[in-house]
Amino acid sequence: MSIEYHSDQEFYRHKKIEELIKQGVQPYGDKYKVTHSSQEISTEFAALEGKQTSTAGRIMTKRGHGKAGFAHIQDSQGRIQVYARQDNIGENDYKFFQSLDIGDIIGVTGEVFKTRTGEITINISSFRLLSKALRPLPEKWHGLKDTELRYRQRYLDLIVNPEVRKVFIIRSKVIQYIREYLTKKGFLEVETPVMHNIAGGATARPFITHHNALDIDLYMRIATELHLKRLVVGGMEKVFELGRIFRNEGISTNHNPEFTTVEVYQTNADYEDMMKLTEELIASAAQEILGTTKISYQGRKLDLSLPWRRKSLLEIVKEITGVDFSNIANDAEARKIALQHGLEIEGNEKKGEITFTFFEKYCEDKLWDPTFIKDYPVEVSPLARRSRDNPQFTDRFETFIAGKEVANAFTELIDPLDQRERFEQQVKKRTAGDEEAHMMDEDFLTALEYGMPPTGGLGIGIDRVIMVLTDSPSIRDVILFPTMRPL
RNA sequence: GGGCCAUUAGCUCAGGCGGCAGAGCACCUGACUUUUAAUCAGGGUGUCCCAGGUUCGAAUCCUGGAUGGCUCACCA
Repeated sequence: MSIEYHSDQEFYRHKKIEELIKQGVQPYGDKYKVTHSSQEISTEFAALEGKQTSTAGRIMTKRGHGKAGFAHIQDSQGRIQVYARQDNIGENDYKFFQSLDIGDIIGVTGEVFKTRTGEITINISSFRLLSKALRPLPEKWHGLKDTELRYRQRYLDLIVNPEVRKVFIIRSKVIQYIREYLTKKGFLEVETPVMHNIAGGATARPFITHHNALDIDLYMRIATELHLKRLVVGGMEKVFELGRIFRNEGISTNHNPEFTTVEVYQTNADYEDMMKLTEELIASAAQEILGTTKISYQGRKLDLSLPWRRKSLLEIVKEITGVDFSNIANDAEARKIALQHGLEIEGNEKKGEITFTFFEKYCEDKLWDPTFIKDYPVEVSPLARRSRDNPQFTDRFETFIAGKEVANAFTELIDPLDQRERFEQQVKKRTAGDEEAHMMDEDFLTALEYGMPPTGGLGIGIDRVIMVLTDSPSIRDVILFPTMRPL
């Protein structure tokens, strides 16, 4: 067997393993009986001082002093210092201890004490090698900085950059909080298919996969919306799904091809109710998990306190660009305005689409403190109900925090005839080459034709919310294994 | 896809004008029984991202490519 060494350090570590095996020591051991975590030893020091304690972890630092030595071992809770003396463990074991490398995982047992300098430490009476590290860890002081390596080898990032662990602990807490919040309010959590015959519920290009036995192509879901609404038709009056969705799009600091959403549907509710739900959910999550709603993001203050600002799309566009689309009579006039503002147009855009483009291009990134932008043109909202006072608009809102879209919600369109017309409009765009336009979903229309109760629906982009709550500049910082090009 | 930038030791990074490949940590050898970025003495461990080109001579200059970051476009 030939082993390829990546460095001289690996060569030495392989040699040490051979030596250990020769001496009958198992370099990859059995479970160790742990009585306390590193953190428990610190917090319960008063009770533990002078008592025997067992803990286990990865060696992160090591300092030898002749016939005694110190090391820090790290577990999921933090670090604890250990102290080994030849007097206590004998010459053989002390030699073994000295031969351990940074990165090795060991179990230690000994008395807890405080050193001269006041650090809580375990005075080792016995220890065991649990797992030998063949590769050296990144540097102890600077950690691992190379972003590519951090994402590709997240385990190293987690070992040497403690703040990374904190981000993912917050992520876990946020998801748990959302689940508990909705469950307590009587929502039922469900799981719907990830592989779809028709990719619907959002404007996006899907990934395609193949089922061999059925010999059919399937789409990875781009939203959970249409299945959840089928469940509402089926009588699930309060329902939600937390899960991964997939969009075959570019990658950026705000986009990862697979990301996590929570979609919520509630009967006899409308988009106003969904606004309240959104702001309450996110603000209370911040209060509960971070202890405050006044946070900062990328060096700038960000106030999540209630209530959040509400503004109509037309208002914000007028405010920021000076263009009042309510005064624009038709599609042709809207296209003229677009040209004047330097937008590229094809010539068949509808007024609503241009209004929306104005918003996306000129307004979105200026919405810092949480803002609900409401009342979207019907052309860009094929699943939302028309507004009662103006059928060219829908009862829909999107939520923006720190310039990022974090939620999208509406009073659901439950009229199967209007829904069919909307799908037909989308199919036209699709036929004209728009790969993101919705597909016709007859099965969904059939469900609507059985009658769906008035319903409010909401989708939240979990990853972006977590970016905001953890002050992370890139979505890759809140996804453990972001999509990367293979090497 | 366009623009800008980066890629040098296991890690973090230096390397004006082209002239023997560098530092800190880590590692190896030795000393040291309460240290803590331990200390002291000694040791440089390398496909300078890859492939061409210019040149007596390329980490350095030129061309092409790879990967990543930022950004614009695309896209919620």
